[in-house]
Amino acid sequence: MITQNITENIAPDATLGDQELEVLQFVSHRAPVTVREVSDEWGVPRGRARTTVLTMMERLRKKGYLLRDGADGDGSYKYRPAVAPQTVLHNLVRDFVQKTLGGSVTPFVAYLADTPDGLSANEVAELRRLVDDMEK
Amino acid sequence: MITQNITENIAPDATLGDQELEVLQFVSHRAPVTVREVSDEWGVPRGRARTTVLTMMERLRKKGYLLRDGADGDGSYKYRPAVAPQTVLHNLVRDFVQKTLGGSVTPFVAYLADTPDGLSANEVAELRRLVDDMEK
DNA sequence: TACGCGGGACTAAGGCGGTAGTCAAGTCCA
DNA sequence: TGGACTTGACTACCGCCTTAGTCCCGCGTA
Repeated sequence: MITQNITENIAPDATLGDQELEVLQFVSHRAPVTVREVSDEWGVPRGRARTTVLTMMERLRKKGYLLRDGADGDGSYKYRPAVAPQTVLHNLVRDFVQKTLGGSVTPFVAYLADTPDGLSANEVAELRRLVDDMEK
Repeated sequence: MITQNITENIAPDATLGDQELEVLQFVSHRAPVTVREVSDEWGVPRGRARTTVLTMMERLRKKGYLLRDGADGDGSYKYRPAVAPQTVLHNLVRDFVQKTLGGSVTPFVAYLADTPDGLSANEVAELRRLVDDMEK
């Protein structure tokens, strides 16, 4: 492969489906967690079968987003994220900006401008710090 | 359909694949344009067959993103976007924020902070205006 | 008139994500 | 010890996106 992904040593590469992403984030905030727990707390409320959750978690593991620790005494595994949640989000945003927006964040800024209610006071403050830094 | 999309009267609803999005944007900036032209200028350089481009453009039309005007004398159609490019981008960003970021733009702000080179002077200026407006 | 060419319609195959059923193995309790 | 239950592995199916082949139609020309 010549088109090696530079960030491969930082975060997994393969794409994520919508549901996979939700599961990944659930696991990230709940780790270490078993399939049963994810199923009960995330899957069942959404009408997903246990095996569906299991399949998704195993796919996430194969893609490198999740890690699994040996049997928990009762034979089940504990899953945890392979990378920090912020890293996942960061890469998601990066990929979105690159792939969908063609590398420009202008549409994003325009979106923010059109959706004032979408920003919390903290976010506005963060943006201000950001702008101040950048203008220096 | 009970789960009617509120924005349907503003922009098409169905999801877009990566390639579809690229084609849509190409058509938007080149409209009115024929399949042959998109194929020659966008498809062939990327190794895509004419029929592949045709299929994508027809799918985009069925999804409501493209419109087609009657035969061009030589029997071919002229395609043009059904909505303004900015609208498409705006909805894309909105959906991304909702679906992927869970409605919070914090990860995006963090991304900006970690990627200072990703912002042009114009974008910084735009952000500044934005922040100024919001703090009022 | 018959043939080739350009154009759109139809059809299909492969990959992946979402969903879930089935099954084998291990555990626990009557 | 044997059945009930849990768990992970395997397999399958559907829908959608990507890609493209094939077909048919109309038009211009020999």
